[in-house]
Amino acid sequence: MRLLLLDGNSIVNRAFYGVKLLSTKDGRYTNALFGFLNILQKLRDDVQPDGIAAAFDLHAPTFRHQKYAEYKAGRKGMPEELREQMPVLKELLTLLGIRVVEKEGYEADDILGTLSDAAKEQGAPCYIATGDRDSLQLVREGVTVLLAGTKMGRPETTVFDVAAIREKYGLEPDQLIDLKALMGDASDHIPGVPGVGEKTALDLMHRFGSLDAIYRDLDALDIRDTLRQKLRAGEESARLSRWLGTICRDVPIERGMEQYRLAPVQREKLAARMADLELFKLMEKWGLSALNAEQAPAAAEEAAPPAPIAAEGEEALPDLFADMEKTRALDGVARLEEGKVAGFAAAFGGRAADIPASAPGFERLLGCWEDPSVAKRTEDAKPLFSALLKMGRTPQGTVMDTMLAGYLLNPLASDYSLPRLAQEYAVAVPAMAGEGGEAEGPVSPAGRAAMLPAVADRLAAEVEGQGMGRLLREVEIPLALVLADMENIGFEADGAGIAEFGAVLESRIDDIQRAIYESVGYEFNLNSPKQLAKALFEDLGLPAKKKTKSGYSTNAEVLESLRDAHPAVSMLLDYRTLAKLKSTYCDGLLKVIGPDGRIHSSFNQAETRTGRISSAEPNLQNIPVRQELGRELRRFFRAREGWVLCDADYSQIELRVLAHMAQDAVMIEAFNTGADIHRITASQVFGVPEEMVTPLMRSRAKAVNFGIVYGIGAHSLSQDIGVSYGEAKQYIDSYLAHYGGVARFMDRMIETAKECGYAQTLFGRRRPLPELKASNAVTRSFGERVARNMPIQGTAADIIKIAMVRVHRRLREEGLRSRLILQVHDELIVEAPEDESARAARILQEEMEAAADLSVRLAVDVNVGRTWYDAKG
DNA sequence: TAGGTCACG
DNA sequence: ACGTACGTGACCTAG
Repeated sequence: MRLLLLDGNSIVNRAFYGVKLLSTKDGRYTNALFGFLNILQKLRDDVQPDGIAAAFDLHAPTFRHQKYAEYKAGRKGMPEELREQMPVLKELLTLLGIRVVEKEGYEADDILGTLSDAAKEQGAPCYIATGDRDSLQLVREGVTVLLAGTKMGRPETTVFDVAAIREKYGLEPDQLIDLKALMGDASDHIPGVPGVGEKTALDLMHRFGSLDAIYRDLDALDIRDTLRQKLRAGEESARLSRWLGTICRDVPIERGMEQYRLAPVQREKLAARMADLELFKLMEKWGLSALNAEQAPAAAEEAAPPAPIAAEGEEALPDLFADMEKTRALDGVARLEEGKVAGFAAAFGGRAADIPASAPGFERLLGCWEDPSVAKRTEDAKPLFSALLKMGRTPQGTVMDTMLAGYLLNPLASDYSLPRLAQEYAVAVPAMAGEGGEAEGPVSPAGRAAMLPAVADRLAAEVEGQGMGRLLREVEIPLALVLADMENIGFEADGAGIAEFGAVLESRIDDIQRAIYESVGYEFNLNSPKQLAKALFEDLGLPAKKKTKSGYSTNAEVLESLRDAHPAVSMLLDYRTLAKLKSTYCDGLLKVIGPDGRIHSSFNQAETRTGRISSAEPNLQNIPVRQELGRELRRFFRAREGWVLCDADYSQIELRVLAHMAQDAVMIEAFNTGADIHRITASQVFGVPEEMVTPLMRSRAKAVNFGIVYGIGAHSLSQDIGVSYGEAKQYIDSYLAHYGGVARFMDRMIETAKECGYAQTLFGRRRPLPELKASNAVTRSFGERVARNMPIQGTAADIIKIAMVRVHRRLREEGLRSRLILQVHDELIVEAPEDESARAARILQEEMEAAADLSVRLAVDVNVGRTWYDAKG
């Protein structure tokens, strides 16, 4: 009989932290259950056991605590989100026919030790699955440990038998007890020998073999005297550590193997319980039908998966076209190579065919994308749009994009590929014959096409059901075409100018670097925060202000506060500024100027949690502007010869959105009188007439305005503007007293987010907020700040997206050559032929202001210039 | 790969 | 006692 022993606590912890927090519709967490059962499935496949025992710790103190009170002291208990899953897990294991073993006064380890010992006696091969290295001491002939670990971010199991332990440690398994006794284990509060670490401990064990051998005649050992002293002083501690670290093998539990033989699975009860927990994917894997279940809430969705289908090739084209004539619809995914269409895998009538671009008839297939009478559905439209535009083809007709639908449904996910979406939404899809079909591993274009119809149907229904249909159809999908166009067009850059600017920076950097070395007294790597911290806080003795995870912080805030403490500090601040400009902007941008002299950034439409787009390779949304020197870089971003840039930006869009969403009469009035919002706020908060507002008052009010949008806390505000906590609190209180609508709005946002489980924008975009249910107070307050901020930031993002679609459409409709080339969250840039600039500027302003009808005007400023520098007011 | 830092809205 | 404003991406070092 083969026995599999599960270290329940260590596996459930891995499962909990390895699987993102899942919960049922009514808010019961299930991620640890899902993760545990998946791991269990894999172990059963690998080991093929006849019997399984799952060992768990009980909460009660163990025999170890009775002797050594500090044992595992201060260890955090499990978070509530995990704790609530434990009884359910044990229940499921029992329904699966697996014995759950717990014993008061002992840890799971001891149960594993005892059962592996019993298995050995009875000649049963035994496998111990754990995430904890301590169990390695249990390895022997016939007892194997399967250690779950992580390598390069991927879960990986390492098999440890006696030979593997000899190879890795050069020791026998039972010597590992003494090894730990010497080196200790901080996380278990096992002290070991103070001053002896892993290297020394290993060396001692290799040379002398055991703790007893070391202490038998310590004076005679050939070791350094300092080490001898440490060992002598630590003897008692080492012996205690050995006792604590030795896994017990005689826990009073059943030792007969038959006791642990797998019992029959209680299929009906199990199916009912799993359906209740919404673990549909696993049920499908295990062939459990919800129909058998006592309650079957989602039985209809859980039909058996369709049979696998075989991928066809271009010979299927006639059938595909015949089908399209009937349906006026095309489902499929493009195969792109270096931005060019190399093929198209289409799904039709339950079949899937991958058509190479060389096929006769491919032209007609591409033509469908320009045909407004054909409805298209695909996995990710933007790259295909981009390729089509490069070929001079303009996509037309309705398009469904599963990636964008998936993003709207959950902007917190990181993968919106069809296989992942099929899994996430438990959509039964046909696998491609010969392919895995699961989310693991790449799925061929034909395989993905085969999944498309069912996934697209399901997501479309879900998006509509959640009230985001218009957002998807009228904003996100049309925007994909706009972004493809922007990426293709790019932004002209003056490479020679950037290089020259870089050379100037470089020589200044060299000078400063030399001066810093001189001032500090030696040379070191200025880019290394670690070396820099040593220089400043150890060698120069400056006072350290703030700590990071790994040492003392050297960030600009800290350096600024030390400016007068040493001449090197202000030079360092300059160095940092210049080095950033040189490496990120000069060198970085030069690397990405295309052969056409233009920079083609990529705009990611499914990245941010709030609905903003992001820009990468290069990021054109963070080109310097706040400081004059950095701002100079914008002179190298220019319109092509004979053209100009029209730069339009929303004035205070987030505060205007706030005024509208909160329906705050005072703030709405403030915007409608058209004056300076920060000045008005200052006058409100400080209780002085507007004319009496000083620059300091205005700047503090501005910080409060920002802070409110971010979900503010008095502490952070006080940090930001350098006033006491009490004073900051007073500002906020006063602010909320004057803007009562805002105060009520903020409370309402948190309340509704708690009720719904998500925050949402004016246009219905959602962000799930599992943080609001966290047991950890820090996590929970984060959730509350996000609940206040996301509706504002997200609504502003929705508005500018709408504006982009409108501007793009209108420029085309009016037959202009002007084109959108960049978006920076509240700013749009159009490149226009000189003679079109006035019209383009006007279109920008009109369409941006008309993008949403709020209780306050959406004010837009437009400037025109040859370069980005000149066009930025 | 993770952490620190810093550029933007 | 802890950690402290929301959202991004790039570069550098260190293990």
